[in-house]
Amino acid sequence: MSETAATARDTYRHGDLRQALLSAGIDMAQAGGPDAIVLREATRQAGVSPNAAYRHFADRQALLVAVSGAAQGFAADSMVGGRDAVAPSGDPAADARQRLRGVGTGYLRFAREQPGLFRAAFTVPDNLANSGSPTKIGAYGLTPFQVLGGVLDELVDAGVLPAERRPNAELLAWATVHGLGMLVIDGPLRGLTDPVIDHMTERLLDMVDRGI
Amino acid sequence: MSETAATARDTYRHGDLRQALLSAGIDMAQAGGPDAIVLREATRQAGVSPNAAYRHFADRQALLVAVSGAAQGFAADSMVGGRDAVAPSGDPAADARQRLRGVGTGYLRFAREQPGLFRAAFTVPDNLANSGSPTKIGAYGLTPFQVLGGVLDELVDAGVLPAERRPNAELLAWATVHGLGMLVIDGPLRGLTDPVIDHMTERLLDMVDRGI
DNA sequence: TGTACATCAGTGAACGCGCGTTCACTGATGTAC
DNA sequence: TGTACATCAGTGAACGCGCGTTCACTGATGTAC
Repeated sequence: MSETAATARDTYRHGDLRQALLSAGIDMAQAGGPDAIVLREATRQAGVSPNAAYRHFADRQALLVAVSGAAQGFAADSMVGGRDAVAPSGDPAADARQRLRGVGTGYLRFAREQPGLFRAAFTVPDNLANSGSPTKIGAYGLTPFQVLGGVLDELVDAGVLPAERRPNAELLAWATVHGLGMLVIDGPLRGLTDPVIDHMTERLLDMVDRGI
Repeated sequence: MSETAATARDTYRHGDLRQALLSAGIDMAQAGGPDAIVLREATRQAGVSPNAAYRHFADRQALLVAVSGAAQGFAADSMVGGRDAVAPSGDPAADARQRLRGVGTGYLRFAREQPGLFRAAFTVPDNLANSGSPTKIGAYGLTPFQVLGGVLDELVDAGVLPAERRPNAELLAWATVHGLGMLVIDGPLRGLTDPVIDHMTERLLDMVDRGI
């Protein structure tokens, strides 16, 4: 996921230190969540003195925000992947419902496969980072919120979701899958086996399908 | 919520140091979540030398587990409070549905009013504390899981919830409210205003009511 | 095309901090006789 | 009822640790003339 050279440079200038620090931060978050992001360790991995980081990030928090944004991009990619995995059936209503399920499946797959990045993406440590998403955009150019919003629009277009229920419906679907993800990777449901989690995921998506 | 004397003792023995450390831990979690629990600070608040804590807790993690258990008890109390706030209508089915809503409302009230304790209760830091709940019992003698299970049983008894859907239905309802709570206190939904959160809470509970 | 120079990415050293935890100990308590 | 003694809750001092951040600096780069 990153390709930072931990070896010493031969040039005085690094070349792309900002990117190297970000990659190191992503690696650390991947391994241990946002709390595991350590500024000094990032500079170490980049083969640079500790204070060099301050040329590119105002402080540790700034690096954390950047990592969080990148992680949100990865989450969005996983959601798109889940969405696009459903084969079109020809029935627009059924397809829209399946695509919403796919988005939820992708979200939860990301949570379970990359718990560290998931936490870095969606539990921002302090009140910063509320801003309107500069870099939380994945390979498809969309934020997680936008991916989810897209399939909800499809549900309305297909006549499945009444238009008056559409506003802020993102939050309902999001909360549901987010809660299962958090309980399973970080909370009291951590001990559940994979098959059980798979099964509960399906039931959870059933509930959203019926209730949204 | 605690009544630890920060003043110096006049006796050699403390009297109830374990309880004092626990209270201090709860205070710290209340103020800053589980990461804010600092063993040395707990001993300071209890007016005791730093290593005295090790007479009562094996290490910092052990204190954290104890605080988490207490916090789960508070959560259970809030859920019971929400459940019992609904006035009986005489219609068992309607009452059961309202009582499930009440439990969800109480859960989310706790999350919003005591975010630090909420996080201490439900995001246990490491794989410990999976054990079968020694002290996560509130004033009513129930765990959060038991409170939720109780109202779900009522739904089955009242004929609202089909019996075949009852097993593990706790997880569906729990995930839903837990997700909103986390997104709102710790995540990207932190900026939402109280009225908006109130409104989304109602819609979320509508969704569960329809879909569970 | 060649040189002077401003820019600014990186260096080296140091700071203050507070934590969790371990060691060998002391002294109040309560129980056995 | 009075005394000897084991128990164990607390003390005092110290450890190693690694962090984020600041300071005054150096030296490669690229641009203006």
